[in-house]
Amino acid sequence: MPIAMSQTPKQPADRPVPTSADVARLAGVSRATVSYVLNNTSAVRISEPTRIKVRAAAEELGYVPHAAARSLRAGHTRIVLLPTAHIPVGPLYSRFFNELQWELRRLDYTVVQYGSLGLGADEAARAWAELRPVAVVSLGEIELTPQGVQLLKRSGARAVITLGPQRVEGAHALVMDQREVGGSAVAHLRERGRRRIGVLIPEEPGLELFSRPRLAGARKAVHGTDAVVEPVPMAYTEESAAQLAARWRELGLDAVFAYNDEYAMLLMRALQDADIDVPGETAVIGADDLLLGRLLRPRLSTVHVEMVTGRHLAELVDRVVRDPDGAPERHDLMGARALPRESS
Amino acid sequence: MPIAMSQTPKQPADRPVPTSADVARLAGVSRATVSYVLNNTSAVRISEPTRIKVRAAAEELGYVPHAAARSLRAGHTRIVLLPTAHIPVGPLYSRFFNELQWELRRLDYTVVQYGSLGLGADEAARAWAELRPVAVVSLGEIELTPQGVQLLKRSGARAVITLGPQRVEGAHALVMDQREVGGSAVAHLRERGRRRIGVLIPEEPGLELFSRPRLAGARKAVHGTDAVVEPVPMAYTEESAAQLAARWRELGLDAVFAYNDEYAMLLMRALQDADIDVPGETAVIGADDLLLGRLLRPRLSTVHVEMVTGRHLAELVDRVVRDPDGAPERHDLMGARALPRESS
DNA sequence: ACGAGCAGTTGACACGTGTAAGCATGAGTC
DNA sequence: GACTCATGCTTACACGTGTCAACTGCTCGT
Repeated sequence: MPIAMSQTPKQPADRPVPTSADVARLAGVSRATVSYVLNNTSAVRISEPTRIKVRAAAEELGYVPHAAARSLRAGHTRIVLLPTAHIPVGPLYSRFFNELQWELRRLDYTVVQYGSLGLGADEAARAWAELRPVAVVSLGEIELTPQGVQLLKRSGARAVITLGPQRVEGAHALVMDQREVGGSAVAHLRERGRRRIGVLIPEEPGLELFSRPRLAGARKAVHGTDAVVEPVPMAYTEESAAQLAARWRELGLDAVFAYNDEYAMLLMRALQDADIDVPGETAVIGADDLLLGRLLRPRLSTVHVEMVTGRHLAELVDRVVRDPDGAPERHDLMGARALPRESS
Repeated sequence: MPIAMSQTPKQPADRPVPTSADVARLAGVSRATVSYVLNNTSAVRISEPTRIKVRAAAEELGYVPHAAARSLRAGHTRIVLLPTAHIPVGPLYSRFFNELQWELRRLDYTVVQYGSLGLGADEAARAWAELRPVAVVSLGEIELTPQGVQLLKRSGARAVITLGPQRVEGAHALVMDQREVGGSAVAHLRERGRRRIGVLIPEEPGLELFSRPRLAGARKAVHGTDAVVEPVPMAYTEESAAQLAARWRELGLDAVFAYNDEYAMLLMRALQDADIDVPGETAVIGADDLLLGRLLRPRLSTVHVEMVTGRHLAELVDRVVRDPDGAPERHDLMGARALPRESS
């Protein structure tokens, strides 16, 4: 036996991918017939024997339609553009986006993630428009302008949906009001009798998108009362937490809303290591209701964030795509409620 | 003053998106010239005044090229297909994929995430091939067959890269050998004198992709010794952890490799709540080296997983796309080393 | 004065697909 | 036998782009 040649089982690998014309030739019919058969076009009647011939030919050649040609001809796509967040967004959002993609896929859309890497808002909108997406769902990291929305719509987008806190002219807005998170947390702390309340601001870049409105909500919650809110920067490292804990007493705070559960856990441990009693001396509350928060002692209080499900949003996208001129429903994406445990 | 009409600042929104022909008409030149100018084609010389006219016309109309038409004509795309993981993959991988996308974007690729929702391997390959991607990077959730790889290559993919533990004929394989993780963990526990070692298996569906090879590695590490390995199923909930802890002593284990840090934290807390001393009675080790693992007491031992960076992988993709027939470099994506802290 | 050469521009084709409109065939009806 | 009429299929065009080859003026060298 000579050395086995198992690399190229059937086809010379450099052979170009077959087109519907090749299928037609092999089946002995016209290209149109091939198209009708493979798309099950109901308006045209094709006999069963022909259908079988065509399908067999397609199978034999390993025919795969060309998506670009198809959507060029069709004049539209099933692409849903999902501008990528390049920020280290928490597990809650990761899961949300995963589910969203999944559900869109179920509805037969093609999900395209498109980072926009330091582009301006209008440049980004332009880059997006090149793909002629039928829908754009923007987290709000890029703040679309009304012109951008209009450009997208003119280029075929039937749904442009922003998830951010701000409303953009022409786009469906799904208000994701981070302020409520800060508001609920601080309102809870106030009820517990706390007066000097710190609000942890992550130093990691990109998170301002969330931390700023959360701080704003916190401020609003003490407005007109005798309580005060103090922003406190901290990075997501043990060192940073330890440094903050070391000078904690100078700050004179009796409570802190720690952005989210991960930062809260980190800070709480650092405070304990610096002999600051939680919640006796300082109350701590996080956000996102992570399972891990219940493992520390005292159990971490948190703000439970009720997010719209990915399926829900996917269905909204689909609805708007089908009927772009329907009543512009306004949705509040988030509900937030404090979930007191033991650390506050 | 009548009521202000601010909705449609300039254009009747239903006007179709302009094509290069429209730009040509407005600039008073031919369509070819427009293409040459906007693409900066260096082989053809166009006078400066004409360039300016064309650019002005394009700007005025808000011209955006049609990506599908462009790639149809070009015969290839810059699409990198990233089959979506629909499994609840940990923060380590989330970050990795984020970075990968980001870096691919920098290299001017269009990243398309394409879930393949319960399709078979060959069906999935077919669906992917429709997009004519220039590269496919597959996590290995869908196990590509050699036929699938060949189909993708014939349809224009210059790089097909699998990240899974298995090697696929025809594809570049980047071996992500999860077995090392289990191996390192168990080897460490054995050094510490542990003999009856549990290996936690998450009950969450989809994670077998990781847990199975980790278990295999653990088994290999005790092979030929007097130590034994015992799989232990658990779900990521407090109840499941508590139930497991309640019958822990029946299992007669003196150590456990808990899949990853999150499961490890959950289990360790449950064991402590059931008055089982860690590490005295049972040693616990996780994996992924999460920051949060250092917050519990005792501090959680872990396996630090050294992953290739997203940038690194992106550059590999680019290299293979440029030179598909280059030496088929073999990469080991992961290094794993035990990081003993206090729980083992 | 006349061909050669060059800069600047254009006409025409190809990429792969979907579909409207038209053509051939044969069966049925008057 | 001429007419509808349904059936089954094909011919022909359009979608928007990139690019080759050809064409037009113009300048230059002799």
